[in-house]
Amino acid sequence: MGRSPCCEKAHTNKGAWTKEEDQKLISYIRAHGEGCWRSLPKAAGLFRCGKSCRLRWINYLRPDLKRGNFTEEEDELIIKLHGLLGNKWSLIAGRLPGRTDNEIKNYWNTHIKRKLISRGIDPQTHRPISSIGGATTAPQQQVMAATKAPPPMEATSCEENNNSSGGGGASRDGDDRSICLDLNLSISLPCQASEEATSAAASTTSSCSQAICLCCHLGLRGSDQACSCHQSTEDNSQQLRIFSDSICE
DNA sequence: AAGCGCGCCAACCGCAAGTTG
DNA sequence: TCAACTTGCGGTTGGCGCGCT
Repeated sequence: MGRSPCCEKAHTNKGAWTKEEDQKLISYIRAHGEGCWRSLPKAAGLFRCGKSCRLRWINYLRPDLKRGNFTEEEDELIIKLHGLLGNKWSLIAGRLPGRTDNEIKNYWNTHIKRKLISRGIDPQTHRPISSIGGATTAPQQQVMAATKAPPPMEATSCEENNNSSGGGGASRDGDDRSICLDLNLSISLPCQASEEATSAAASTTSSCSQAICLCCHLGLRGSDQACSCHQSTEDNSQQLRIFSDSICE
């Protein structure tokens, strides 16, 4: 299917955005709202591709972005979510208010991979490195191997916990696999793991019995037409708490 | 002080999914 | 039903800054 280029490359700027361009984009979106990215550059007087405008807005200019370092809680939550979802950065970002998929992806590649490797955990499969062979290989080799590995699709985010108590409901291996292969099914992970991961956000969470709809679970909460559950979507900390419930579930 | 290597991150690219006529 | 178009996503790249020699 012949696809037209998203923009006329001859008349578009590339590279870093200038303050003037940022200002134009911000003021245009303030006045007209997001959307119609293809026509936005022309309307806003920008010599940029629509995709580039969208990316700039989402990753850098959006007012609700949380700048600055990731907290330890965010780190752990990203690790857990990656264990569940794989490289679904947009879904992961949906559970981290104020963070973008690009930011999380970069952070994963630069920090968390290394962190997991130093813990002896394969960052792609979330399994102990020793169990996938080559336990004594150099960290860089592990990174390279991890980037080529297939998506995890296993609920091994609780690997550390499995090593000890095994936590709540889910049994090992076979059951874990089915859990993550089909996210339409109820998610069942040990409460202990998620409580550790989201201790700050979930500090008030004691019950793991609450059922969560798929919309909520995949970050679609707030989409009224898609989600029938009645929980508020306003409060970010509540979102984290609800999600921690869901992964407890 | 200069050169070099490395890490970080903003931005680009290509593809897939979704939408429209 | 299907082609054209738009939007969104994930992988990758390249430039910049910083630390080390």
